[in-house]
Amino acid sequence: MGRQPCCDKLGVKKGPWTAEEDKKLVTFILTHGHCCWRAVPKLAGLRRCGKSCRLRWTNYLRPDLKRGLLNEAEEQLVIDLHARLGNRWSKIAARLPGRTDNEIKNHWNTHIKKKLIKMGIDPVTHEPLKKQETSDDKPEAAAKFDVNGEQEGEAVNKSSEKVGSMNDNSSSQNENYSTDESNSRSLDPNSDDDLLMSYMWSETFLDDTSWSFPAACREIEYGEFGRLSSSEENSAWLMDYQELGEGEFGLGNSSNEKDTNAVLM
DNA sequence: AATGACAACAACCGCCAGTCC
DNA sequence: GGGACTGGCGGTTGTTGTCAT
Repeated sequence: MGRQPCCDKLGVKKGPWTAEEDKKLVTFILTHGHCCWRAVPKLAGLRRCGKSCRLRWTNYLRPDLKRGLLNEAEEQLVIDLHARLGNRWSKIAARLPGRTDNEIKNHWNTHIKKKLIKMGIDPVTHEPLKKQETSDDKPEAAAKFDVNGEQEGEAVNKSSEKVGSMNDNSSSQNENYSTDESNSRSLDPNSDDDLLMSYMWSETFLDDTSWSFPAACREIEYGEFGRLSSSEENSAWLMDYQELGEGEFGLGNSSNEKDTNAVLM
């Protein structure tokens, strides 16, 4: 017995995706949808595992994704959510539109975790680390979940303000990481990847200026396969957010901010 | 200039839950 | 009810780029 592997291991390519593969996958999904991921590679002419196709699509090729590092507000939100939800990256990602669980997980492991440790906060429990573990840190400041060393309330308020507008201009992310030299790679608008993506989307799918991915997929996914349309998938985070209480994470209007802060304490 | 160490991120792997038959 | 199958999740690894020496 035993379950069938997700793909035929023989002849399946691994490793980084090429531009050609990306284009094939995007073209296929946008024209046919993904009836079942297992069938996608075969139908799309890819020598890839279906799972790999799904990951590539959800983590990298989806048109509604933001690119680049998380900005200050998003980072603060991730910390807040992690304190409440733990390593449930998909749940956290659901509350950050345009971000993927993988992206957030990576960002957590490479940036936030270190920041918290540096500040004397245990990234797992979000409690101050023991003194001996952080000899030259200041636990009293650390306990405030504040990445920037600001005062707690101020930080949360700032977070709230920024989250509300964080979809507006992802390019401003650079400003928040002026000290992070690694930024230049992923945020460089002239990077090969971005060029590729913009080419793919403009060349292949954006000819029609009224193009909207959710709309384009609605018939395919919803009609043919009874799946959620992407627009509905995109709004799933909002539904979750509403479940937890409007404005709970600083996404609500300013009148909720007081309560928001209370919740976050 | 070479190279080793480190950082960042993309991708893979194994497991699990849900669904179908 | 239970096996087969799929999609999703979280942990981990591999690859690539950058920095320091």
